[in-house]
Amino acid sequence: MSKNRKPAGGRVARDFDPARGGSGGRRGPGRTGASSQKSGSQKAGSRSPKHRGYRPEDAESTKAPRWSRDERVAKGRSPHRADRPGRDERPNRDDRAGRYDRPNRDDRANRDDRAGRYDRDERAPRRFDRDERAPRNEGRYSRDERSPRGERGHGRDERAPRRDRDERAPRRFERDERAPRRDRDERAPRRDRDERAPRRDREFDRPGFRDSGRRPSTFFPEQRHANEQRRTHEQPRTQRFEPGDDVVLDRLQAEAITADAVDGVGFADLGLGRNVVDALAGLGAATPFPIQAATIPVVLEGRDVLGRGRTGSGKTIAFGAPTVERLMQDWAATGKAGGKRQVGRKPRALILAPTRELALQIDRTVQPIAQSVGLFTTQIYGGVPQGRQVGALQRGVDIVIGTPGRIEDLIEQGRLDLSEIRITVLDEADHMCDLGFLEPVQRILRRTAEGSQKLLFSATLDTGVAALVDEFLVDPAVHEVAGEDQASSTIEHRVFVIDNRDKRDIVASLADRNGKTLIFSRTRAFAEELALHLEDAGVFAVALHGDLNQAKRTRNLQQLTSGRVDVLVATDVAARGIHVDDIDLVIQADAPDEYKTYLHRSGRTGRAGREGRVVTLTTRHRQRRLSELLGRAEIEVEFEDVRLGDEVLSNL
DNA sequence: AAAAAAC
Repeated sequence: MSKNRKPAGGRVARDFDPARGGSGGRRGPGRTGASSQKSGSQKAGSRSPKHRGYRPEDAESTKAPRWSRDERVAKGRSPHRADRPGRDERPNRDDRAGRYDRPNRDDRANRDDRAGRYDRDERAPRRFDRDERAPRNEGRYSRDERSPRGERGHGRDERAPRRDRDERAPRRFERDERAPRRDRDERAPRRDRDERAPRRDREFDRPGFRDSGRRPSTFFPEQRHANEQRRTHEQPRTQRFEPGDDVVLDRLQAEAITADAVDGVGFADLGLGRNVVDALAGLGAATPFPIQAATIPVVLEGRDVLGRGRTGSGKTIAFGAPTVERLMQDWAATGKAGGKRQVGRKPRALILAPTRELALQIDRTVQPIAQSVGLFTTQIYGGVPQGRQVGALQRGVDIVIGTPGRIEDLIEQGRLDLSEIRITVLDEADHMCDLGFLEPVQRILRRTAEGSQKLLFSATLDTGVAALVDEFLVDPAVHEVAGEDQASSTIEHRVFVIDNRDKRDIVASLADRNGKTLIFSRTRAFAEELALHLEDAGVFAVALHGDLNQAKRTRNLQQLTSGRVDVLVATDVAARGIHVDDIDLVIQADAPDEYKTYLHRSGRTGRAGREGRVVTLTTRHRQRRLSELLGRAEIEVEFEDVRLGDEVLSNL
């Protein structure tokens, strides 16, 4: 009855890297109400004692819907739609029905009325509750999400609070997402010994920076040429961005490292200092993965690097650790003391990611590494008040991690100066070169120090990045891991050919299981709809897509990470980079249009060598298109005709 | 055509 309960045993150790958020505090046993909630919070608590720690008490006093939700799940509830369990689960929505006619403005007004304007400290937590979990609020959000005026509603929801929160809200977010940061913030800003002279740029000049010819460039001009002549397996194409145009670009010629080449090699052997090595160990990374072994020394040399390692192969540390090490060495070389915050110090490294969640996740990995040598990081991304971000920048930050929009925004506001950026990392670099991302990224890169080091990483790095490489990189070293073909993958792929009208029920049937399941939808609307449908079918699920406000996005992802919920329905916002431990099934409710998307979505499972399964749903008349896509992805799958009620759906 | 990314 109660679906998606966790197996009592809890899960196996999660080592591996990025999502600190993912690993730390998963509690094993089923969630049975407040107490388990609390332990669930520990993980979050470790990151933000305040936020999670508060939860239980607050929850009880305010009767947060979640608790009752969980209790219900624990008790098992009727899976029948007629019983509207989903409604029960989300009491807010219905309870708040009366509120439905109330304009948002009222909510807003309320908020203001309620929150003592002056007492920030008290207010923040309170507000937080309201925003993220109080019934009232949840109701409001829900309403927005479902109502036709949702779009406007969201905008209002996000914007309204922001206005008056600007000065204090930032902190809240911090608490929510990462504790360490707070410490940093609390460290008193040190004396301003800032002496970042332009000189430093030169001092930082990378040895070997100019010695091109070390390796024939894989890019110019042939690559540019290749870029313009994107080709498919079937036929050459000359037009870019044709709708539905999914093409395979040339793979980069790369130096390949073999897995056994890293046997017995430690991070210290790669040139990382002791503090960094210790920090990595603290993150669960005891010894380097191949892509890390391949790229870390080269990054430390100061070269531009293109790194290609399949999903879940440890790319974050591959660029994060050497970036920190380099900044630290630079610092030491210029006689600066580490560990002291210098007001107004400009950032020296920039890490760009395509989504906020990914930026956050990268920071969770990089921040502890940076902290180990006294460097500060900050996240700069949209959807949250900028006040805290700006505050951090003013206090001095060494590494900025964020998404393009807000970064450009702050640059234009004159609050972020990239002129001293010596290392820029583009995670999911090929995606950052897609339409819509490329130009902002280019503008941002142009703001960084001339000739500064650039690192481009992606599981699907191809010549699509030529636009950036041509302009910004010098004689890049290209590295990949040998033998990373699908045959060696730990992911099992299946394709079910279904009747479109059964899709939602089939998804529900597949998702009704033990273990974490990530479901992809092509549109936000369908993701939302599916999540609701799943709940109606008795499968506890949350959604993640761009129509949600950031608080909800963060929270819903966190719910999957923490194991509070086992099913997440997402758009492609979650396709790339997001690491959640132990997702053992990925369902593509809508097949992707691009083979790269297929690879990235699939890559949310089977991470760090674990087993994973991917089920892609398609319809009869889309079979061919999907099979071509799979061909480009070099994945061989037998298509299976599946009907609702088939055993394969329940016994996957 | 959709998704993401600023306010």
